[in-house]
Amino acid sequence: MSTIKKNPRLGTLATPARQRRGHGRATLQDVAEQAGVTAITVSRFLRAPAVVAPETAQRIEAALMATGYVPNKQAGQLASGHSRMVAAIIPSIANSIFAETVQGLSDGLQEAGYELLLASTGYSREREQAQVRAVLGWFPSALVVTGRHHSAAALTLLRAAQSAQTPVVEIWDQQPEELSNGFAQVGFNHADVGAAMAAHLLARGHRQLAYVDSGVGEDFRAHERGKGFIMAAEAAGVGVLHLTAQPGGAFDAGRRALAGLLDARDAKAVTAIALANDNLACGALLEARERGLDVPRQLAIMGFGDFEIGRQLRPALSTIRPPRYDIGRRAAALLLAALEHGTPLTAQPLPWELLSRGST
Amino acid sequence: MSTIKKNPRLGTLATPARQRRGHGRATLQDVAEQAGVTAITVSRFLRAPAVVAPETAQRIEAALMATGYVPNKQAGQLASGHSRMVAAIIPSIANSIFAETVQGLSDGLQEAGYELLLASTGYSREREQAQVRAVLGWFPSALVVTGRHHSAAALTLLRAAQSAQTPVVEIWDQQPEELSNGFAQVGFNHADVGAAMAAHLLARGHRQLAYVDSGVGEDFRAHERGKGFIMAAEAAGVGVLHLTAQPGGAFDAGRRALAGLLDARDAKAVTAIALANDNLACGALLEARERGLDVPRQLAIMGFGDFEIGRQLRPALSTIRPPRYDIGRRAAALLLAALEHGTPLTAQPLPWELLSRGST
DNA sequence: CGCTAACGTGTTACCGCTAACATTAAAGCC
DNA sequence: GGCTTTAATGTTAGCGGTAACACGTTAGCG
Repeated sequence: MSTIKKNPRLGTLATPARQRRGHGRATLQDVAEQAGVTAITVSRFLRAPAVVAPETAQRIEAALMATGYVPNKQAGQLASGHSRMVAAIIPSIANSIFAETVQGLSDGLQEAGYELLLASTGYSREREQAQVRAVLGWFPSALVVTGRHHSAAALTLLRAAQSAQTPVVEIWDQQPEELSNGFAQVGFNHADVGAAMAAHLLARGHRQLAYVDSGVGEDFRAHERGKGFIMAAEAAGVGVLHLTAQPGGAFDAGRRALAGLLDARDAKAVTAIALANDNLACGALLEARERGLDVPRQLAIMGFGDFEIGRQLRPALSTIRPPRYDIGRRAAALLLAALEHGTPLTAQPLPWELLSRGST
Repeated sequence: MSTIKKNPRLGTLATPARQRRGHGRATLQDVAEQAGVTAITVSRFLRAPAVVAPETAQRIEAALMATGYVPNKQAGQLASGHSRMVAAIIPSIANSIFAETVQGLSDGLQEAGYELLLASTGYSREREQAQVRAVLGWFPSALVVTGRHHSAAALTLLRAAQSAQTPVVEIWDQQPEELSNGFAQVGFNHADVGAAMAAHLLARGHRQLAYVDSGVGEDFRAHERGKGFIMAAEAAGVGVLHLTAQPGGAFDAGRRALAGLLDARDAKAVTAIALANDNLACGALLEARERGLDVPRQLAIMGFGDFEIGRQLRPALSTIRPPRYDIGRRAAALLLAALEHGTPLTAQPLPWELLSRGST
């Protein structure tokens, strides 16, 4: 009557009562057996090759090649508590303005061996909330969200994450301390940008302005630029016609917005128009040219974003160049400093630039 | 002398010798205690609410709210072997052509409760290999890669994944069985597209053609379109000047390519030019117009991709409309069918369309 | 009324990996 | 030579879930 000692791994004779098999992929255990060591030694070798003896290292290396081992990150994170993964939530992957930010993030993180988990919200607060939940389930090392407007539930989740040592940064915005959510912000103030756009047009002598928002969901930042624009203009005693573009392709929307403006009788006097982004503005610019308008003499047009197409049209589009790539890069740097060295998160105001080209 | 039974969870009196704490976030255990049940019941409730008693369900629900529980997906996957996550590897996130494909994938997967892990390669085979390794570490339910050209090592990894029940599909390409890697392909044949572009220009009477590749990394698909273009033209006894655009912004590259073409003495006779994508083509179109060329009479221009900007310029750009969104959507559907119902993976040839507009 | 089936919940044993502590052997030291 | 360091590796106990099986109730049945 030999008592079978609890030894699951070596239970070669008795078929185990419970069945549960892996995916057929090599585990640390397999590699270790082949190298004649235990799992922990292989684990150490993978994380810090220098700590194992050179001879052992060689055997392990051979075993790794032979088995085609790929570490299971779920297991690693679960055991260590570190995911080395950063989640970013942006309004739209397709929007080129964020694409570069994502690239910056990705570049910065990759250099430090972190990975990027990306989620998009389609400019919807509800979807943002769902995405925050979803990515938190992966226990990211840090979280990047766009802007400072979140649903109450999302905010609660984000604050909880921050309390649980998961740094959170908001990108593409910058507000004074008292207006922020308490997360570090990497970006710039959109009302300031709007004001600068208005100032630019006013300085060129325009006294009848229009501002066109994109019709896309809840783009709070475009909205704030509009508010800044309107306030600055009104402070100078100048009225602003505020329009919202129809949804659809951005170029078409810009075209239609301008068409609507020109056809409306109360808009006859408008001599300068600012649009929420360069795609809209290019649409307006193309429409204006096709209607035979002299840009900028009869109508000045200005965009936001500095998309390449605006540079290519004639006249070239005046616009704002936001630090698209830098926002991502700086956010990455900030988070990495916090994660690796415990540096406290601080606000990172980033500069933008007003590019005055042919269209104004 | 009460022997302390091995009961780590209830070790309230004796401080455990080993220290190891969670992240401060609520676990299933916490929720269960609060609801007066065990962890497995909460787990069941989360996955299939109907199996627990209504009364218990209520208590669990309350406990979930109170604790702000967010399930740990690493742990869940580790235990169950299912990640409900699909990894996609594409050349570039910023490239609008893939952005829509990603959107399609994302939409399709989201509906079925799957998440998307995205990685980009910058059109580099080496980076693709690294990314394949990296994402395999997350044990995705399925893998989506772009095109059929992979490094040998990447191919080995992909085949191993496929053998280990992780479906792999290649998107944006379509080849006969014998030329494929044995993965299901969702896309279309690029040589065919190139041939169709040539046929279109030949039908319009052009007898001196040029094809401009983008200078971006290893864009095999653009290259294959070029080959198809050239072969079709040569089959009709027509020569093709093959150029490679300088790297840089795509519009500028298109401009410079056209400028170079016009300035070269052996190109004087070229009457039609096809470019690897619409951005290049728009650059060329803008340059042609600025130089006072009559498009399409003096020079016909054609692109690929059907980007919105091409539709907006005058003359509007003739182009190929690839099933950008559908590729993602179909890939998602294919994978989901395989994952959920075991449907075998099959090739999904998708149609494209030649849009003849003003520029040809 | 005893037996079985269905239902709801609990127990146990892992998934694959790593932190913390333990152990062993060789090296260094006075 | 006995003792402490140091280097290299091993042992144990989890991380937070879920699969498989077990079990106690209640319901259904002839």
